[in-house]
Amino acid sequence: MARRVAKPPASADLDARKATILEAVVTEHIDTAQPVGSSSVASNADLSVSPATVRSEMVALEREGYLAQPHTSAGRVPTDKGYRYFVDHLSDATVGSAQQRQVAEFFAHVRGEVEDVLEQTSTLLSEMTSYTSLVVGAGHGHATILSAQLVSLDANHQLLVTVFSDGAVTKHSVFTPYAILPSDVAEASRQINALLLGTSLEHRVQVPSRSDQVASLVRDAVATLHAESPTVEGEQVFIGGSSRVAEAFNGVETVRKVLAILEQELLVVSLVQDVLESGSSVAIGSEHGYESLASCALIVAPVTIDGQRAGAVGLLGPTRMKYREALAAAQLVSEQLSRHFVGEDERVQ
Amino acid sequence: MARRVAKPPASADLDARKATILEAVVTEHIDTAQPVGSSSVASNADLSVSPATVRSEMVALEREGYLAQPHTSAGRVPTDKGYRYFVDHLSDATVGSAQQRQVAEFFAHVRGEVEDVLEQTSTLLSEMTSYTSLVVGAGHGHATILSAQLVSLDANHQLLVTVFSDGAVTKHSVFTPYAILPSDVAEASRQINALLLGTSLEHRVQVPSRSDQVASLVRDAVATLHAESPTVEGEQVFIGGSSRVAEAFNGVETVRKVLAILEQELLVVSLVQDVLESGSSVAIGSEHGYESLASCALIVAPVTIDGQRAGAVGLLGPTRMKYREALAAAQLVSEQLSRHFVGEDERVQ
DNA sequence: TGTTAGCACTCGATTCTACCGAGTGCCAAC
DNA sequence: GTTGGCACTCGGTAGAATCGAGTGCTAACA
Repeated sequence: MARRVAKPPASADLDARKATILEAVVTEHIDTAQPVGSSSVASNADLSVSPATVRSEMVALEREGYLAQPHTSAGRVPTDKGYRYFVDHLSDATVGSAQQRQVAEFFAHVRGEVEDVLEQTSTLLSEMTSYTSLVVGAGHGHATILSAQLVSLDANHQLLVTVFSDGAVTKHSVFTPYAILPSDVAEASRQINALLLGTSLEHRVQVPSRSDQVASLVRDAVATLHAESPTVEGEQVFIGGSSRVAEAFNGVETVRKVLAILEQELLVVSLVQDVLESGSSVAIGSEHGYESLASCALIVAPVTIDGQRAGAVGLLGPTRMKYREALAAAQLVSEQLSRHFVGEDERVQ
Repeated sequence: MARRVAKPPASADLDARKATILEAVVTEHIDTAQPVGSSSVASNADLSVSPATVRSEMVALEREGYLAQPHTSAGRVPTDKGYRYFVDHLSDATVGSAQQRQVAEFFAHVRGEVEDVLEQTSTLLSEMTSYTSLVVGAGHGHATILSAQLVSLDANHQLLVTVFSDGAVTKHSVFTPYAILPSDVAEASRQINALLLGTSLEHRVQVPSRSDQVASLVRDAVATLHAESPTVEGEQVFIGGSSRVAEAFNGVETVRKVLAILEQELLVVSLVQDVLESGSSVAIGSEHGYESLASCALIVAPVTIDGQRAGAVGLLGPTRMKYREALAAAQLVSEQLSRHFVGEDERVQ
């Protein structure tokens, strides 16, 4: 349950009353999407002071960068810094029991390969929260190879099928300009398997350099496999509820920009990775470097298997998103997902 | 080059002048997104008649359902029927030479597995046209099995890796509540391979029902494989430029609906399939049954390998999309894609 | 009979004005 | 330090006036 973030960038704590006021402003603005005035803060938040007092505090909060005024004579709106303070001082929340049941139900009944589970999880998360969800599956860079077989499609096309210890399967076609005998393919397959068994993509094997046809096929096949970048490749992203983007923002242009980001898988992976590595579980507004996501907040939660980071789940919403609920949902789902993969045995039958 | 559609639903041909006027209205409205008035038609289209004459023709066109008036004293806007007529009488166009080079360039340099090629093709199509693209890869229901291997992840988890004649590879995990000896897995793998070799998912094999551990593992594995629906499974959809949806429509709600449709892969597959089977290459407005896509037009072009339908490419845009260019682009790309897969040998090396 | 010019009319879009009211900033009093 | 009072600001809304693109109709013309 250690979700707390290690990142408040030296934002000196506010005194209790300022904090209460800030929280009230953030909460109400998240709710209404409107600037919040001093009087509604004074009446809603349980501080028994007059609007005038609230006002003077708000001036201070604005000076310190937590609030902003769209224009004179409008209420206040939280800045990114304001949201940051709010999130950093959020009391931990748990998701409602109905949703807990929904998640339990889901994980009790999902079947299928890892990819299917992740895909469906992304849909689950998005439906729970009404935000766009990101589910990132780990790459298989450090998984060891359990099997590598060459299968002949025709005399010129072989397919290298590799099975990794984490259950991932990859295929790579290998083309030979000359026709190859089935027996030679079989022999190459044996050699490749012997060569690669137990290795990982991170630690590449040396291929003996003989010059017969079989050897050159072996070389080609292994080279093709190794051509994959071990870090990025195999990291899969599943995006759930991308249509939610259209609900979250009212400017069509903003929607377009956000969707454009989501289209680039690599970018999404590194975005999630960055936030994860920053030690925080939330990136607000411009905290992640992406201009186009300036009006977004991103929540992430790591998925771990045996203490190893094995992926992550994320939620993308507007900066005025419902942090408490979204954090709780991401937290719960990532935990359950982690548990799902280690505990698979017990539950299946 | 046989793109012409077999579908004009008994829309009696318009006389030459009406046709010219309709075309002018459609063209201008596609360009400007504004209602088109009689005077601009009279001056732009090369029919030497006065606006008054055009007006009376427009009244007729409206009565016949080709045009509509947003309100009295506004110009005319094409109806779905109007677009349909326009598309059905479109002179074939070819894409600009710059784009032709772009496509040739692309197909000369793409490398990688089928999936990668399709994915990149979807990006290409979307960038060429500024519309959202759909690329559907065929399922492997009728491909024969070239190899089926059982790989042991651990004593309780086996992975059935199946290679199909079309180069597709699937994996299915098989769980056994009891620990299985590596030698038994190997034996089961042999049996499975022997059993499935040369079969397809459409024609399922009978599994002998002995009751030892190996036999039951074989049974489980084959059952898991056969559990896939042969028709739908394996049909992959690649969507390129989904952010273009946000450009194409100005209502946020429309954008949301369209995105929601695109999220459902199965739905997209059957949508494309339906249009393809209707014999037409364009579905406009409500012609495809989907309420949420009422303001969309969908262009499809089949991808064939050896005369067999092997997939399709599509473009999704607003009903006022640039049909000529989009049709030409889809046409060109689908042809090149078809050629790419049969001609792969010659080009590599 | 088909075409055209002329003209009154319609109706959305734009602009302007007035005005309301939520909310502020400031100040004097408590 | 807190509060009530008060003048002030300024976005939003409503109504009126205006503009103009475009229509439908009619009467005249070829």
